[in-house]
This record gives sequence, structure tokens and C-alpha cells, in this order.
Amino acid sequence: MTKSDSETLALYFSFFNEVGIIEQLSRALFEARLPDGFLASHFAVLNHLIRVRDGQTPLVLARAFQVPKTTMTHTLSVLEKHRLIEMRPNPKDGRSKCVWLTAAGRDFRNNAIASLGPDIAEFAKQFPPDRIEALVPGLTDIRQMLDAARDED
Amino acid sequence: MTKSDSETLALYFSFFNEVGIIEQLSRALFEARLPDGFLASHFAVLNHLIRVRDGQTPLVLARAFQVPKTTMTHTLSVLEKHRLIEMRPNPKDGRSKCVWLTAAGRDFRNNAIASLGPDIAEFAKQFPPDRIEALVPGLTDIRQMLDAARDED
DNA sequence: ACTATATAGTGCGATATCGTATTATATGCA
DNA sequence: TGCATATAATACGATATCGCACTATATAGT
Repeated sequence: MTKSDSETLALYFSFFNEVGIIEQLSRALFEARLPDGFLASHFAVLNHLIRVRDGQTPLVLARAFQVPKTTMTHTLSVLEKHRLIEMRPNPKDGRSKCVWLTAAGRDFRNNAIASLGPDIAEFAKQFPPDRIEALVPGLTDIRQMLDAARDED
Repeated sequence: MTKSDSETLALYFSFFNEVGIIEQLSRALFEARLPDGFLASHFAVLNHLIRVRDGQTPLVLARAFQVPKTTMTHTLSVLEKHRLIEMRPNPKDGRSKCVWLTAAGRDFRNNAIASLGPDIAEFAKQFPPDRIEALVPGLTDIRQMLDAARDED
């Protein structure tokens, strides 16, 4: 026999609940490794600019992180204040700007990643890579579905 | 041959990255179903009071959600302002209070869950329950490990 | 070209989250 | 008992996030 509707609902509910708790706990542990006053949102932008490419516009970044553009404006202003990025005019659009990394921005990101190494190694002792590999594809599928659902608005 | 250290690091990194994106997207979709002005954090407290039990203290709730107690004070004050909970003195401790649900609070939570039904059903068509079942145990293990890591402080 | 509409970025106000400090009460120990 | 310390909740200030509205520039339709 199959599960009841309410059991199914509870199953999905527990999934999103676990995801929410893991996000919160892992973010707190991660932010404890960042220099004082910096948050995961700041790191995320720097990391994205290195992993993908810098020179992107604030709006493109806002969409990449699924945050309102006002939020991205604020995040970028913090990074710029600390000289981790530079904002330059967009030569292709007079309304727009481009976000470029500074050397200090690259260092900040690389130091943050390096400082995570021991934590990841410790975690990997308890939860080995093959178990992570078994989870990621499913999560990626779900992320893409939710992303598509958002675009339907 | 085994993966290099940097490959392993990238694997764990991608796991937490996917978790973070899923949390953000699912929370946004969920909050769109809540009455205007209410956030997932408000719902989460009401849901906890029903699922576990009400009459708990603010500090116990703060620990359950892994948030600073000042954050819980604020969340509870919002719920109390809307008459979704009641704060009463703790008969066992003069410094403390107990948080009790009102009928309106129970209704709010039940309505929120009911309004999620169609969304879950739609999602279940694309990502069936057995695939969710395959993910939850691993996530639960990870959540418990992170929880334990936090307690070591 | 001219005008209407759309888009990029930001200013501003509201709420959320979090750290620090404060107050009231409880607990432990001499 | 009396005092030092610990704990529960909150006040307060700082920053983050977000919605709304505004300005400047670009694009589309005529």
C-alpha cells in the first residue's frame, strides 16, 4: 500500500526542514571563519566573481543569487567600502555598472576557502565523500526545479 | 586513484552550496503562501509549538531553532502582537515565561500547511516521494553532526 | 526623430537578525 | 543566611534584507 497524503506531505516537509537547519548551522560555522563583520553573503559574491567571472553587472549578480537588486546594491557597497571590489561604468550601457575584483578581494576569498580546509577535513571523517556524492545530484535536480518554478512568475 | 584534496573540497562545497540555494528558493516560495507580512520564522515557531508542545520557554525555543535569544524575543513579540501566542509567567522560574498558542495561532499554522498542499503535490509530480526518501536520512545525519559540532563551543 | 515604455541602479523606510549590556531572579557555596 | 555567580528575558544599537518609488538611460513603435 502507498503512503497517505498526509504522510507524503510530512515527508516533503521534513526534507525542506532538514535543508533549512543544515543551511543555518553550516552558515553559522562558516561565518565564524570569516573576518569579523563579514557574512556569508559577502563571501558568496566574491566567490562567484572568481568562479564565474568578474565584470558582471549588479543586476546579473542579483539574479544569480536570487536576491532583490536593492539587496545586491547594499552587499556590493559593503564590498566596495572594504576595497574588495571596484565598480566601474558599463561601457555597453550608460545605466549600468560592472563589478570587478581587486587583488584584496581575491585574497579575501582565497583565505576564506583555505581556512575552511580543516573544518571540511574534520567533517569528511564523519561523513565521507561518497555519501556526499550520493546526495548532490538529487539536490541539484531539486534546485533546478525550484529555480524553474520561480521563473514561472 | 582517489580524488585530490581540492576535488574533495569542491565536492563538499557544492553540497553546502546546493543546500543554501534550495533553502533560499523554497523559503521564498513558502513565504509567498503566508499572509502578508509574515515570514517563515514566524510560522516555524507556531509549527514547533504544535508539533512538539506549547508552554515552552523562549530560551528553549531559541535553542531549538539555533537562533540568539534576542532574535527569539523579537519573533515572539511579533506573534504576540498578532495574538497568535500568549506569554505567561513561568510558575517554576520567576525569571522566565512560557509561550502558549492561541486558537488563532493554531488556525494560522493549519491554514499555512493546507495552502502548501497543492504546491507539494505539484513538486511531487516532478520529484517523487521515493527520491525524497532516499535523501532525507543522509541530510538528517549531516544535520545531527553539525548540531554536535556547534555544541562543542 | 519623437514619444511611450522598459530597464539599471539607488534612496528611503520597515522589519529581521544579531551582539552587547542591563535587570531581575535563581543557584551554589561559605 | 549572605554573597558571588549564573541564568532568563529584554533594551538598545548596528547591519542585512526587502519593497516601493525615483532618476537616468535605453529600447520600441509610430
